[in-house]
Amino acid sequence: MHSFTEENYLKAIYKLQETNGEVVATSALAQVMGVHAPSVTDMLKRMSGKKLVTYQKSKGFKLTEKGKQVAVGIIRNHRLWEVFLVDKLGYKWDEVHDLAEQLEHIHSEDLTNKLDKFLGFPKADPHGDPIPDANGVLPKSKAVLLSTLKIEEQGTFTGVTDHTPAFLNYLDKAGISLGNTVKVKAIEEFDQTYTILVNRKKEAVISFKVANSLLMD
Amino acid sequence: MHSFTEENYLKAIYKLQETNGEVVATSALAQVMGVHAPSVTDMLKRMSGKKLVTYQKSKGFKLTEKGKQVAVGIIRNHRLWEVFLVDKLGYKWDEVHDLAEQLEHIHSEDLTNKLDKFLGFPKADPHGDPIPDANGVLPKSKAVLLSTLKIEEQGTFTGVTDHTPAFLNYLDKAGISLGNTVKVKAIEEFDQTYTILVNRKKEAVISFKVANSLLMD
DNA sequence: TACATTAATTAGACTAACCTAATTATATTT
DNA sequence: AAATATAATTAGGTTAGTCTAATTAATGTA
Repeated sequence: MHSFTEENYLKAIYKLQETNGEVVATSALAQVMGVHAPSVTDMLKRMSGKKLVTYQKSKGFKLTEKGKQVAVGIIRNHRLWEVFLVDKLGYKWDEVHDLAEQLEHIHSEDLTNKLDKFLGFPKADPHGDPIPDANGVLPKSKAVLLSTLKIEEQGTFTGVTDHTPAFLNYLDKAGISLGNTVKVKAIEEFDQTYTILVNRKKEAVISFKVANSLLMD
Repeated sequence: MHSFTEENYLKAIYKLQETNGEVVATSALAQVMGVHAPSVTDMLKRMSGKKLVTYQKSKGFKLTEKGKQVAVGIIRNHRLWEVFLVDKLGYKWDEVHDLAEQLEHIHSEDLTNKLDKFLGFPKADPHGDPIPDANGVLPKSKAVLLSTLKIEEQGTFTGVTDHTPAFLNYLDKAGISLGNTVKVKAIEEFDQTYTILVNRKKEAVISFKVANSLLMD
């Protein structure tokens, strides 16, 4: 089995590869892991010994197929537990991340699959992030940022790119929830403020920063 | 926060104190923890520094009030998760121990309490072991071993003292379940084999070893 | 291309939790 | 009470994961 630390490295590398391209830098990983660079070098050597990453000194590194599988498994756990916490225990979507960070490291494929079934095989977690299936297949979403839409275009709000409680709370306050229909009514040229129509009823004004963190199908 | 290892030591010490009296020996703890004696001495020094145990060299040791509270908290977690696994996910009572050993270390009082509520505030886990309440109060049961009952005496089967899957499986096969009424029909003098009547219907013959592992109210 | 800046690695140390081998303390037996 | 057996501790070592300080490699710019 892998240690929690290893698993957290794998998850972090996976996410960095997803957003910043195939090859990851020591410093980038150090930053997201909250450790100093030499610790990363050290850890990578061990992990490359276990064939979880390919690593050649000073050239960056990336996950092996094996490493990727472990990472996706953890992401599956994480997102299923988030659904459990929200749907079954009544947590709010901005409260579940830290708990899921603990629960994701429970080692049992069988438990994961039973949990999946208990939850009704959900497709996405409470933030709209897709849940990998039991084979580690993660559906590639074709969602786009609200900030790429033009005036009079519309879509369904299906995810966020900013998962901070502060942002999620803001959305709650603004009355914008997953599944809502959103139509762009106007874009202020000066500062790219968006005026949107939520669910064909409420009008709302949101900053570019917000529009740039909402995913639309 | 405490490490998983510390928590496991605390739990083990708690259980040893419960069964073998107030003061615990290094060797006993080493045995249940599956480590060698010097590791225990080592760990105890650290834990006594944190005021989790009182320790004076070569004299044995016991939990402080603080240590006891942590231990009971973990037992509460463990037993609640066991109920979850059996009641909600469909696990059998002989399958849940190892998973609960992982889940018990999730650190969140709030999660524990929400889980408790979700499960309907159960009083006991799937093996009949009582669940401490949110204040760490563990109801003192007055259950007795079936092996202490005389002929024609009866009671309700409410717990086991042997938690091994082998034993639990045996009970399943023998058709003896928690909550059943059990009456002693005969005790063979030669080898203390018990003939019992389960739920006023089925008769069964059980060894002394079995009779000595069943708790009756 | 040489120089400066930034990024990565090596060297050497620390802590928690473990180990084995050697030693000391306690308990038991004669 | 002395001798023996058992239990506990100390001494010294290991590994995973971290650190700081020093060094080397890669990158960007004059």
